[in-house]
Amino acid sequence: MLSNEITSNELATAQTHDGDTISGNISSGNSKSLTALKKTNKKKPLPSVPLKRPAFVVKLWKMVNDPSNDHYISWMAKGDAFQVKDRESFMKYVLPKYFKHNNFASFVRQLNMYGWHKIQDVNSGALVQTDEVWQFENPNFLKGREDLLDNIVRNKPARENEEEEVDFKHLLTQLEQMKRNQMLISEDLKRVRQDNEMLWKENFIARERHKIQSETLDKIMRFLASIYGN
Amino acid sequence: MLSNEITSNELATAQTHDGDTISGNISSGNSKSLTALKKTNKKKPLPSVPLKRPAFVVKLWKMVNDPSNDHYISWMAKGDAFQVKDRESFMKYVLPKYFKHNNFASFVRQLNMYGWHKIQDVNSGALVQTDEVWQFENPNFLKGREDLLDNIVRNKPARENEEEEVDFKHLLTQLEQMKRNQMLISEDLKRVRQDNEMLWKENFIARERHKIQSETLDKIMRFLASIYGN
DNA sequence: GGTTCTAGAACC
DNA sequence: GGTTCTAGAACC
Repeated sequence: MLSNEITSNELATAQTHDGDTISGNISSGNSKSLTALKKTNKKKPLPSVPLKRPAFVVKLWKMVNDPSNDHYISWMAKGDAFQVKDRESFMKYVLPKYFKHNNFASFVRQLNMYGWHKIQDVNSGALVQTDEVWQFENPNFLKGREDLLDNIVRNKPARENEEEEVDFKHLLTQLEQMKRNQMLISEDLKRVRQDNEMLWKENFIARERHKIQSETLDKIMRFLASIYGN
Repeated sequence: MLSNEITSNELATAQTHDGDTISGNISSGNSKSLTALKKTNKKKPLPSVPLKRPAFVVKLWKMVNDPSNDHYISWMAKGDAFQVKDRESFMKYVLPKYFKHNNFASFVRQLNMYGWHKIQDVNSGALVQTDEVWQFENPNFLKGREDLLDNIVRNKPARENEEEEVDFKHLLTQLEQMKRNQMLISEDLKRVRQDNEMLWKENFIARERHKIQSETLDKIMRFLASIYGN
């Protein structure tokens, strides 16, 4: 069925989805968000407006500064850290005065939650430390600098996953979109190819027809020339 | 430049990247691995062959069963858990005999690592427990059942992230590949369309040429007929 | 694999 | 937001 009736209408359908749609969906915007998917390491609390001080921070400040607690907990000489001198007594006599528990681990959990870090024991090499050392420091917890307490905030959960989830869904959406696009393009390509093949064949036929016509004309011209001479 | 010399070679180049490549890259295989990316919840240790017992488990077994430790740590009456009676003394006199430390938190960390769970204090309602209770149980740690120790294994890290990372990189690779593919297909489509347009124009010209030739032939035939009559 | 410090998460 | 139990991760 090599129809030689190829209408311009048929050719038009072959251009339904144009190339811009393709390149538009795989533009630079994507690769940027993709590299952003790499996990960020940690949170970095940027204190902005001085809000209400957390209860724990206030209690700890009072605890460390109260002279009556000096036997159990007190500032280090440099004033940049505090020390729990005898954990057992501290747990028994001090903790309950400020908190709803006497659990040292819970106390440490709160310290970590608000940015304190334990200071490594200098006797770190010894196998078993006979003298327990519990020192904690926080860049915003300095002797005599109550003002700095405003900078101490509770650590937010790191939740790198949430952003990742979002980006992940985004990725999936894009993939689906690209999939659909490839389908459409692929169909276009198929249709254009069919048109193309048909056109090529029609062209071949036209050329053949032209050749035959030309030969006929040639014969006629030669015939006429032989009759009328020149 | 409406060249009427369109060779079959030119048409062949328009079919370089064929449709199979497209559908192949977006086949069902991908969507399967995508759904597999949803996070799995937790690990489930399935003890199989009885391997060498972990040092910690053996040490704890000896510790709890040694009558000389009875004052510090011992089985509960039912034999399904053990109790640390006085944490402070336990830390000082028992822990160093078995481990390289006298840190109760480290001891608890190991317990958790090997599947022990703390038994909730019955006085859980009280605000501050004066009597510390530290009881731990493990389904495979029962009085007189040394054989069960073989079932106690160190908890594997949950690492859902590792697989996710792999799949994630895989995904990115695929996306990049699809991107390149779309580029190539898109170029193909463009080229085929140009060929198509050229062919269409050539066809138009051929048709015009044919028409003129036909008219010429018609005239000649009419001329000849007028001369030779019929 | 053990030890230590810190964080996650559930429950309050 | 506090408290508790458990897990992650780095370092040994």
